[in-house]
This record gives sequence, C-alpha cells and structure tokens, in this order.
Amino acid sequence: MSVWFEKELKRGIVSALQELYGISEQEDKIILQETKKEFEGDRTLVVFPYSKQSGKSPEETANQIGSHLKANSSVLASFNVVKGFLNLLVADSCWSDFFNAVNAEHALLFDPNRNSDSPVKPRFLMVEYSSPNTNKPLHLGHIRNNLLGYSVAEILKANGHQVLKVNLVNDRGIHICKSMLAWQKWGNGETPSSSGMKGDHLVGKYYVLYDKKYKEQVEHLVTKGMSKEDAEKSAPLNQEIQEMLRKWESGDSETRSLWEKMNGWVYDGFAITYKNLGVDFDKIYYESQTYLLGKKMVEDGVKSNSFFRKEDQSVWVDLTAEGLDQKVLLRADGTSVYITQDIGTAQLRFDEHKGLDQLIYVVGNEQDYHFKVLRAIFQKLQRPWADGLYHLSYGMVDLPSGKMKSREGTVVDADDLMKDVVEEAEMATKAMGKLDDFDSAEARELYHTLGMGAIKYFILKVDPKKRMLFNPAESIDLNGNTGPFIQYTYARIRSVLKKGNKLTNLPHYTGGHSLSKEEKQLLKIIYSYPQMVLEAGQNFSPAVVANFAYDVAKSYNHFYHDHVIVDDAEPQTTAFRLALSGMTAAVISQSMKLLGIQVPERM
RNA sequence: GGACCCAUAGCUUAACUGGAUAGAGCAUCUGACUACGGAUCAGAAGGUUGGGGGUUCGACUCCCUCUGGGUCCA
Repeated sequence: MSVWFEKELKRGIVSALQELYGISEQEDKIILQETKKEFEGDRTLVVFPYSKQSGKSPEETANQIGSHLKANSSVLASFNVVKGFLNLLVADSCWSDFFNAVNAEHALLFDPNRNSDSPVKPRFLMVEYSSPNTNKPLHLGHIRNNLLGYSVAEILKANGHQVLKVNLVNDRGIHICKSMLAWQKWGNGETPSSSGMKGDHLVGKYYVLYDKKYKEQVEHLVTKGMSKEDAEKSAPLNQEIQEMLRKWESGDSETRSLWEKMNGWVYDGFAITYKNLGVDFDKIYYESQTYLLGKKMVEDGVKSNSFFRKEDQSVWVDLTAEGLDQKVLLRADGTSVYITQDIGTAQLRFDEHKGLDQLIYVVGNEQDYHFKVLRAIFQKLQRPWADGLYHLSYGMVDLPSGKMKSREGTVVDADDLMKDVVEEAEMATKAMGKLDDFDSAEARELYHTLGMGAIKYFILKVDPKKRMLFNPAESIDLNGNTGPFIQYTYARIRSVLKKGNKLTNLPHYTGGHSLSKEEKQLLKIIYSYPQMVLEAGQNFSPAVVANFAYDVAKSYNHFYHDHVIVDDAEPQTTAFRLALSGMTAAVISQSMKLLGIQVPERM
C-alpha cells in the first residue's frame, strides 16, 4: 500500500546516506520524529549523528540529504533546515490518500501493522491484577491497580497479543482469621442480608473490630506492667488467632465452613465492585489452592540444593550472588511466607498454559524487591520461562493526609468513591439542564458513564510508574483534560453526524477537497493511532492512550470551531468533513475503550 | 546498617526514551459567532525542571554529590 509515506521517506534517507557519504544505515534504525509545531514540516530527521561521518557541518549535511530526497522521492513536497534538524514536509496527497484509504476500509484505522513492514509478533501473555485480600473491602489503591491491569490487558490485545486476565485472591492466612474470630465472638450471627451491608464491608467491619479489641487487651496488659512486646504475644486474642490458623491449616471442618461462608460474602461484595468498575477476569486463582504446591517446590529445591535449611529448620535461598540478600522461604515452624505461595502460583500457571510467554504482575512498587527475588528464584531453579516474569510496578496513590491505613480507618473506600463521583456527575449534568428526553434509567446509566469516565481518566492519565496524589475532598474536574471532556467531544460528533445523516442529497465523497490546516492536523493525529498503541503496549502505559485521546478531542474541537461541517451549499466538503468526523469519533471511542471508559451517544 | 524509587508553574501533570523556544489542564485575568451541542474555543500571566558539579554539538532525561520525601530487606 503506497499510502504509508514514512517507509518511503526512510528508504530515501537510507539511499541518500549511502550515495552521499557511503554510510550504511538500517532502514528501521532511522528515527523520524514529528516536527514541532513552530516549524514547517511533518517529520524531522536529526542529522547531528550523521554529520560526524559525513565530515560536513550539520546544516550542510541536512541540506544535502534534503536535496537528495527531494530529487528522488515523490512524497516529499519540500524541506527546510534549522541547525541540524531536517524538516520534511510531506505532500498533501499523502494525507488525502490516507483519508481515502481509511474511508474505503475502516479497519485500517486500527490496524496495528498499518505503518510497519515488520509486524509485531503475537505473543501469549497473562496479566495478573487486582489481587485482593478477603478480609476487607477494596480501596483507592486497588482502584488504580484494577484500572491499570484491565487497561494494559486491553492495550496488549490491541497490539495483537493473546491475553489472559487473571486475579489472585489472597484468601487464607492470619489476617483472614482475624475477621472470622471477631465475627464468631461478637457477630451475633450477623449476615449481609440481616445487616443490609455489602459482604466485603461486613467482613471488613469485623477485621477492624478485632484490631480494636486486640489493642485494648495489649494496653491492659501493659498497664499491668508487661512490656509491649510480651503483651502483644500473650494477649488472649493472639493466642486464639494462632489456634484458629492451626485449625484452618489442619482442615478443621467447623473453621473451614466459617471461612467458606465469610469468604462467600466477600466474593459477592467484590463482584459488585468489579462490575461497577467495569473490570473482569478470565480466571481466578486462590492462594488456598496454590500455597501447598509452593511448599512442595521449596522442599524439592532443598533436595536439589537450590535452597538450604538452617539448624532451626527454616528454609532459605541465598541470592547474594545476584546482588540480593538471603531470603526465607519457609519459617522454622514449617508455615509458608508470602513468596512461598507466589512460587507455587507461578509454576502452576506455566504448567497450565503451555506456550505462555510472559506473566505480568500488576503490583505496587513497594513490592519491587519481592519480585526481583521471585524472578531470581526461578532463574536459580532454571525454569526456562523465568525471564518472562515481569513486574508492572506502579506508584502508590497518596492522599493529602498521608498514607492510607486500613486498620486505622484512614482509607478511601472504593465503593464510596465511585458513588461520590457518580453523584458528582449527576449534579453537574442536572445543573446544565441537558437531560431533555432521558428517562430515569438512561439518566442513571449516563451518570455512571460520566462519573466513572472522570475517575478512570484521572487515574490512568498519569504515568503508572509515578506515585500520584488524589484529593477526594476536591471533587473530580469535568472540564479541561478530563474524561468527560473527551466524552463530550464524542457526543458532540455523534450529534453532528446525526444531523448530517438527515441530508438526503449528500453525495459520496469522491475526492478533491483541499485540506485546511486544522483538517490536516486532525488527520495526522488519527494517522498516528497504531504507533501510539504500539508505544503504549511497549511501555505498559495507559497514560499514552489517555494523552492521545485528549489530543484527538482537542484537535477536533479546534477544527469544529473553525469550520462549518454541514453546509447544504457544499456537498463535497460536507461529505469529507462528515467522514473525517466519523473517523475521529471511531478513534476516540476505541482509545477510550482501551482505557475501559465508555463514551455516550448523548450527554 | 544495606538496597531501591521519586522531585517539573500556586495545584494536578506532559515531553516521542539524549534533540529545536519544557507542552497541557485547574485556579486567576481578558475575550468569542442569535449555536452543526458553551462540559467549547482564542488570548494573557505563571518555570534557574529541588541545589551544586560533570559528560555532550545538545541534558527534565545519563554520571557524581548534597537536600527533601517515600519504599523495601535482616
């Protein structure tokens, strides 16, 4: 397909370098960046690196390459040189050809291999995200995790990969027992239906209650003269909780059935939260089902001398050669630690899914060390897939008041937060009085779309690696660089298209429309969609997609402001602009979909 | 004690992985067509990219150091 001028430019540059200076350069090594707005041109070649080899000044080198290109390429309209920057202006026909090709074949808009000779090799990937504990409800930190995981999975799919979304539920351990014990002692048989509470919140309530009672006991002992450390150990609740964990591990039927009952409540609650968040999973793993495999693997590792046992019977791995520390894998009493179950889970996944290339863990950056260790362990065990373990590490969400602590109740609850932003969207929409003929169900759906659009965009537009600040007291913005701004632009385009569709005498666009500055700018951005998806996939960054969607919306609004789209007197221009609007809407909708954000037809 | 991460305008943040005059939004001030949707658009003001040194034709980006914040490992 001749539409794709970049290849031709690169080819031209390669032969210019060869013929002018005898420099052999690979075509895919040539980097053409977008020309900055202040300068004339579409693509820029930085020639500083070549000027050394050419023996000429940067300016002269750029001029020579430019002239050579101009003489040998039909896609180049003109060029100019500023210092060592060679700015290339592409012929308008390139953009028109692109427009016509997409107009005829809509799927070209999103084809990941559209601008490239070497298609991305499809891979088989697994993305683990969410990973909640069953002792408390989801909070703000989980929201970032869920949105990131879901979006990254969608982006990778858009790159042509096969992707499995999985969740790992931390459903066992001492913290789970705390809620169970507190409920048993003080719950009086309370259930989600008897209390009207969401199951995860109910269980979370008893987790907090346990902690409160436990602290009271410890304090009481301390006032009697015991040291804090001893008090923490000998508090009656601590004794009981240890006993409960032992019972659980030995499979005591009463403990197990309480555990199943309460976890069931939590799962019902999570299901609602996940639904509201709009995330889902292809498969759910439970630590209670994988930790034994982890233990077994650790024992096997001792036999094969990958790990070693200390006198106190605890098992360790020595990673000092890899620049890490020694790390416990099994405690002296034989109980497993965090990483034990991760070992089992990873092994299970690669056993279950033959051909899995990469396992991507979406987990906060406080676990950076943990995942370095995990990978080093599998390298030590010589698993061929060890290098396929990838930790997608993201920054914490900070509150103005400092860190969230669930035991102290200083958390931003996920359900509350979603409710708040949806209400915020409702108030804003009502204030604008745009509800016209919405019935109440439609209106509710719209509030949800807008509220969730606001919070999702707000979180995803920030580079995942960076920690971000979230102030729940200040309501989420709806104007400017926000989800609703993009949603608004989409709804507006749909509205224009509707008007255009009513025209009875509208011809099919046959060409000949000469591009205005704004139209060309919009086309350029639309053109870059596959490039953007590729970059987002390589960096595991929804932020790239979010910023792109904003650029598209902004660019469209600019165009919209300066041009009349539907004009009875200009049928060809109208046809062109309607088609361009349709492409814009499609690109916005698709980008937002990658972020897990819906776009409304009206708002 | 050891290791890792972060710092950009009053606030929230971009910067194509070393390129041109560091872009946006919010907040502030000024302006826009009797409208294809004003949740829009145009403009003003706001920066020694935490401080100092180094490498380079060129540094927010790489190296060293200091300061401040955060995290992890015994």
